[in-house]
Parts: sequence; C-alpha cells; structure tokens
Amino acid sequence: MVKLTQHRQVILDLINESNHHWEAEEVAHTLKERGHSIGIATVYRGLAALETQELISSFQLSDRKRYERASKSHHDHLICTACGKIEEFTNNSIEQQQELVAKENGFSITG
Amino acid sequence: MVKLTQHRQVILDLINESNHHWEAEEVAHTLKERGHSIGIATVYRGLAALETQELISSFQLSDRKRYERASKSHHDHLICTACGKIEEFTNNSIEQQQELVAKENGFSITG
DNA sequence: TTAACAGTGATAGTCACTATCATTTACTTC
DNA sequence: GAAGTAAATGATAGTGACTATCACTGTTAA
Repeated sequence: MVKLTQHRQVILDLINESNHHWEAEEVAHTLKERGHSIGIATVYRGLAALETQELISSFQLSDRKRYERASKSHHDHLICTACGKIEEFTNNSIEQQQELVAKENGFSITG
Repeated sequence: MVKLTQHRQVILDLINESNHHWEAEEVAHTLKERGHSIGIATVYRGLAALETQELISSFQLSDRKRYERASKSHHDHLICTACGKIEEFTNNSIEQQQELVAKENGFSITG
C-alpha cells in the first residue's frame, strides 16, 4: 500500500502551489532551499507514487519528465524552443478531432 | 561541411525503404545483419547528420528518438501503449486549429 | 605531395533515471 | 508497551541512451 508520507506531502504541496512544470532535480533543489532535504531517489519515488495516486500528472519534454498539478482540466502545451517557456491551452475542436481519429484507427486515447 | 558518405547512404537507404520508425540501435543491428558493420557512434552521428540535411526526420518516443523517412507529408502518430504499434494520420482540422492556437499565443510551430 | 578537414570506431563520459540494500518509520497485533 | 510487518528513506551502484574524445583514415583542394 502506497503511503502519503510527510516527504510526499511536501512534494505535493510544492507542485500544487503553482502552475509550474517541475522536473525532479528542480523539486529536490527547491525543497532543499526551503529546509527540506529529501534524497534525490526519494524525490523520484515520491513523484512516481504521487502520479500513480493521480495526485499529480506528468508529461515528457524531450529527455526529461515534467510534473504538474493534477487538479487541472485536460490541456495541451506550447513549448518555446528558444527559451523553454511553456504555455498551456485547450481547444475543443482539436480534442474532438483527436477522439475521432483515434476511433477511426481503433485506438482509444490514454494520453 | 557535412558529407553524405557510404555509411550514411546505407543508413538513408534503410530508412527510405519502408515506413518503419527506427531507433539507432535497431539501425545498427539491421545493417550488421546485412553485412554493413557500422560503429554505433557512427550510426548516431549519421542519423543526426541526415536529419540536419533534412533527408530523414525524427520524433521523440518516450525516452528514445525514432527516425523515419523525410519524404512524407506532415503527419501525426498514434502509438499503442500495449504493443508499441505506430499508426500515422493527418487531420487538416487539427493542423488548422494548431496554427490558430499558436498564433493566438504568439508562437509559430516548428514541430 | 601535402595540407586541411570531415568521418570513423573504440571507448570513456554524461545524465536522467532506477535498483539495491541496510536502516528507519509507521502501523498492527498481541 | 513490545514485537512484528510493511513501506519509506538515503546513499550509492547500476542502467541505458546517447555524446565527447582521440587517434587514425579517407577525401578533396591547392
């Protein structure tokens, strides 16, 4: 059984407090600055556990995983290739077309 | 100046001969079977060079890069999370909406 | 013929994770 | 409360997909 420990609560709070898209090392570094020294392995495990519990969600950005709040409605990302800035958007037309295309090809969308 | 060497020509031919989405190790392995023993570093460099020349194109699939023919019109991918099968599709409505969203947010789409 | 330069292959290095393992913490049951 | 257990933790070794290095080779240019 997966537990929501103090460490994991701290990680969850951090991710929930903003719209930022966190990578694991960044989470570890920020928490260290705030006086919570959590081992990097624990951060990775905590992020994975929180995602399993669907308390946060993630997406892959090139070679790294980014974590963000789960308490958001579904959305997509625009990523600036120059500065790395991430802009979120939703577009119902795109969503509907995606569902249609998936259905036509015998897929059902999971992400 | 980047050269299209014998090795790179062999890699390019392999990728051009089918609709397969190749990863680097797979290219090296397949060419070895066919009697072209190309060092793995050379395969990586060759793939990167061919992509720079826009002779092939690539996309990121989870933690690995996949390479495919460039001589195709723009398309998107459906990827089966169970068996890894990749299905291609194009949808003009999605493309148009993407352009629109990008424009609204001050982005111009590069990929 | 020589000089310059890109390519090659073996291999060491990098980096984002992931596994291992001894130890700690949190619960449960007596 | 003591003992047993299950999961979490932290340090660190390991993994895997690249990427850099370096000595050497092939190729083109003068």
